[in-house]
Amino acid sequence: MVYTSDYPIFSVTVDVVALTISSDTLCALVVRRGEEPHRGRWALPGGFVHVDEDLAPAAERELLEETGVRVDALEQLATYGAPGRDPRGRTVSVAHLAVIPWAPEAQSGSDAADVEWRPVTTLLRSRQLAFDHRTILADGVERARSKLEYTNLATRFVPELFTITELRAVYDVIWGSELDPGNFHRKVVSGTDGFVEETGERRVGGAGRPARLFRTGPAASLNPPLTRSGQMRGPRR
Amino acid sequence: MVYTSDYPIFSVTVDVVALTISSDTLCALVVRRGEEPHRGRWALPGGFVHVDEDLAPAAERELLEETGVRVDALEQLATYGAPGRDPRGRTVSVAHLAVIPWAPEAQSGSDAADVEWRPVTTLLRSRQLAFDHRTILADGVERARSKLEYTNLATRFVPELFTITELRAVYDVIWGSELDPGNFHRKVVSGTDGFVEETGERRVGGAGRPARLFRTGPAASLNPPLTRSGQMRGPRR
DNA sequence: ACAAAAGTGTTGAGCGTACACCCATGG
DNA sequence: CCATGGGTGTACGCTCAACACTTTTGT
Repeated sequence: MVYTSDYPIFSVTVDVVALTISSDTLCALVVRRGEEPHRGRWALPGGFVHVDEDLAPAAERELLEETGVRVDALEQLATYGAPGRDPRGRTVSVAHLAVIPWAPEAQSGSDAADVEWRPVTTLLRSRQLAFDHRTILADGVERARSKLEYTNLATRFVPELFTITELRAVYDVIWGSELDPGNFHRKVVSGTDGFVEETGERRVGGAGRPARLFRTGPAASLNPPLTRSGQMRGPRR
Repeated sequence: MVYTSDYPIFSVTVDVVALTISSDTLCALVVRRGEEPHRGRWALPGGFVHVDEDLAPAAERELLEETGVRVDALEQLATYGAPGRDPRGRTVSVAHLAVIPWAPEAQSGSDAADVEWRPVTTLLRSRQLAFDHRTILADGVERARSKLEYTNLATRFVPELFTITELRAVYDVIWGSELDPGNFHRKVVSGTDGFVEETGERRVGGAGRPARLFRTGPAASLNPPLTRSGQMRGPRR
C-alpha cells in the first residue's frame, strides 16, 4: 500500500526503554537489528505506530512482538525528532519507559534476530546502540533515577511480594548508594502511608531472621521523598 | 505538492503552552482559529513541523509566526497522538512549554485571526479550547507548578533584573500560596548558591525600603527545593 | 551457641516555620 | 512623624543520619 498526503510526511515510531535489575545490575532490553540500517547492532525495541493506534499501546505491542515481554503500564519519556536521525526518512520517535520486575529470562521475539538484557553501564559507555538510542537510553535511566525519589517506582522492579531489603536493593543498584538498612526500613514502612502494605507473610529460607513480605500500597507519590544524597552508610565524621 | 510513503502517514505538529504572569494571574497564550476545524475557538499556538526542521525550532517558529512572541529556550512537555484527536487526519502533536517574562502586550501575528493572553483558570474551567488543547494546557501548567520546586524556572517569569519580592510573587500566583517573605528571602538568597545573583542596584520608586535587584544565577536546580506545602503564612496553631 | 539478617531505640545536629523586630525610604 | 515594604534575628519543634542494640531464624 502507498499512502499520500498534502503535508510533509513523517513516520512515527515508538521505542521502549525497558529496565530491570538482574544480578545486582541495572539492565536494559535490547534487540539485535536484523535489517539495514544498522544491521547487526543493538537497538531499543520499537517500531512503527499503526494508523489507528494510540502511542502507548503501540509501544506495548512492539515490546511484546519483538521481545516477548508483556508490560501493563508504561510511561512516556520524550520524543526525538531531529532530521537525519533515521537514514530511511523523516521519523519521529516517541520513547517510553517500562519497568520489569526482577530478572525474567529474555525470550526471543518474532522479528528480531536476538534479544538480550544488557547492563546499562556497558550500553552507555560504548557506542554499540543504533540510531540515537544511546541518548534515549540515557534519558530513560535518568528518569528512573529521579522518579525513585518521589514515586513508588521502585516497587515495580521487584516481584508482587517483596521484602524491604529487596526494595532497598533496588535503590542501591540504581543510585549506586548504600542506604542504611534500619533507616530505610522505617522511612518506607512508617513514613509515607500506603507506599507499601504489609501482608501477613514472611520470607522463608534465607539466612537470619525471616523478613516480612510487603506488596505495593496505593500511594504513588512519596512524602517526604527518599533522598539520593543523604542517608548513606558511612562514618559520622 | 503531494507526498507519498510506504508507511502509515502521520502529520507531526508542535503546540506551545506559553505561560506568563499578568496582573497577578497565570495566563496562557491562545490564538483564535481562523479555519476549520474548530473555526472561531481558541487554540494553543502551533502548527506543522517542516520536513527538515527539528521539533523545538519548529515550536519556536510557530510561536513567533502566530503570535509574534519570540522565545529563546523552550522545553518539551509531552506528545499527544490519540487517533481521532484531529478530524483532518492522523496527527501527532509534540507539546512544548515556554515561559515569558511578566506581561508583554500580546501582539497580533500573521496567520491567526486573534491572539490573547487569557487566565489559565478560565481556560481550564470551560471547554473553549480546540482539539485536546485543554489537556495539553493542564499538563503544561502542572509541569510548571512542579518545576518551581526544584528548578530556577520562576526566574523566567520575571524581567532580567528583579527583586526577591517579585520572585516570590511568581510562586504565590502559580501555587496559590502566600509564602513568608522573610523565610523566602533567606532561602533564595543564601540557600542554594547561584540561584540568584546580586547586582549592586536597587529598585527605586516604590513605597518602603528600596529592594535589591537580582539577576538569574548559574544554578539551574534548587537544593534544597522550595516546598509547596510548607512555608505558608498562617497562625502557628 | 553462633552467625546472619531483620527490625527498633536513641541521640545529637541541623533545618525550617513562625514570628518579632530592625532598616530604609516616601509622604 | 507615620506608613510601607525590605530584610535579619531567633527560638521551638521536628526530621533524620548514625549507630547501638534487640529479635528471630538457620546451622
